[in-house]
Amino acid sequence: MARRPASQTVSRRAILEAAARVFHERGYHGATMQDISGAVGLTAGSLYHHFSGGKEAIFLAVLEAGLAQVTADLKAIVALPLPPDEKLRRAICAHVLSVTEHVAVAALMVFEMRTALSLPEAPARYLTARDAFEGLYRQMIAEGIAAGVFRPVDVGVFTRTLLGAANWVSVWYRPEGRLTGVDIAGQIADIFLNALRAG
Amino acid sequence: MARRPASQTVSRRAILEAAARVFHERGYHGATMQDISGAVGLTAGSLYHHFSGGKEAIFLAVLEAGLAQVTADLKAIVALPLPPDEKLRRAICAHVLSVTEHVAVAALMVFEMRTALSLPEAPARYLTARDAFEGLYRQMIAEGIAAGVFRPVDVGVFTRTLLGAANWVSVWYRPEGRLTGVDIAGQIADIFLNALRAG
DNA sequence: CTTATAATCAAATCATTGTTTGATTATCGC
DNA sequence: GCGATAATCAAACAATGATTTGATTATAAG
Repeated sequence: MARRPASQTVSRRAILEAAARVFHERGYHGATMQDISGAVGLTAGSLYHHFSGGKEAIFLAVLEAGLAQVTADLKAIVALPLPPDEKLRRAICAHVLSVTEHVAVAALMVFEMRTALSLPEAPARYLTARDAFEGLYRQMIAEGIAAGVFRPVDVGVFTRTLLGAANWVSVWYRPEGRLTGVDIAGQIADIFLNALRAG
Repeated sequence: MARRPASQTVSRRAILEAAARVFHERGYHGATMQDISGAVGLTAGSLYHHFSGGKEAIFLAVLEAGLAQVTADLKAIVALPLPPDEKLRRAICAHVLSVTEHVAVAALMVFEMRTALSLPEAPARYLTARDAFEGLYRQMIAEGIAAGVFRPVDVGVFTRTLLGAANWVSVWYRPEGRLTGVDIAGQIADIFLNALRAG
């Protein structure tokens, strides 16, 4: 057997999507190249045609894509000229929504962050990006406190509490469940804005 | 080489502690028997003397211990005759504190839950225990709402938001950091009680 | 059409790693 | 002290799984 008809060949893109699912289900070490290749109807060896760097390269490519996805929106929102509470609300909604819309990748960035960082090829880029992400939230919260719109809280603890809650959505969200991503995003935003109400 | 002097033999207990650390750092699949045995100064084969069930048995034993640790306190608190807000505050504090005091195990129960459940020997016990745990929180929150002490929120979303935040502490807490476990626990409790304030 | 290239496969390779085995020695109860 | 047992090791074993290789065929370009 050899090259398939054009209609049946698989794209780099398709491989990354399948890989995200597989890595999500089994974890990086738990996922085999066969799992991934099988998910797109290839043999393990064929993956090397698309990603000569092998398993590690595929994994990093998945994360790379996810990272871009998630940070893009947030940066735009932070730059907006809005009152702190409105800005934070939008940020949280966008963040949570993005998690519900890309559960597999979002979960990977949470659960396999450690793995990613311990990989030989792991670019410090990930750490930097994560810190930058957290920094954006810190900034919004600090601004709100300074403006007297938010009650004074420990910015570090609050930010991480918020991030933990948002990330955790990737664990329990079910597309077929009672609540839509928008519902969930709105409610989580409510919770944290309420938590910051002064007085 | 063979049996070491009594002072140098390792206990089952020590193995479990080392294993928790190693599993935490590398993940279940990423951790090798050598990693674990090395951490207590044994060879891989020697572990089978203490745990004939091998890697899987060690992993489950670690989780088992953790599960007991964490649930014990919470149950006691829920049974206490206290006003809903006070009860919830204590529960959150106890929970977060327990996370900071057993980071490795806490993180394992979070990050390797999926692995645990996919293991052949995985007792449904874990799912049950986790649901029971979540149930206790749900109950406290529902009671508070019914009593008019808490504003009405979606109990499901709120509970998971809270759990996510608390679990996440295992990711960022550093014993040598600026804040003690007690500090963090108190602040997180504040955040969520504030979020529930009526009016 | 012809030919170069892209996409694939089957099978071999090679390393890693969980597990087993048999030997060796300290310790403990008698 | 002596034998039984516990704790350990080194080395062998077996399985798994990532990666490589060489062959095979569809497609696209000329």
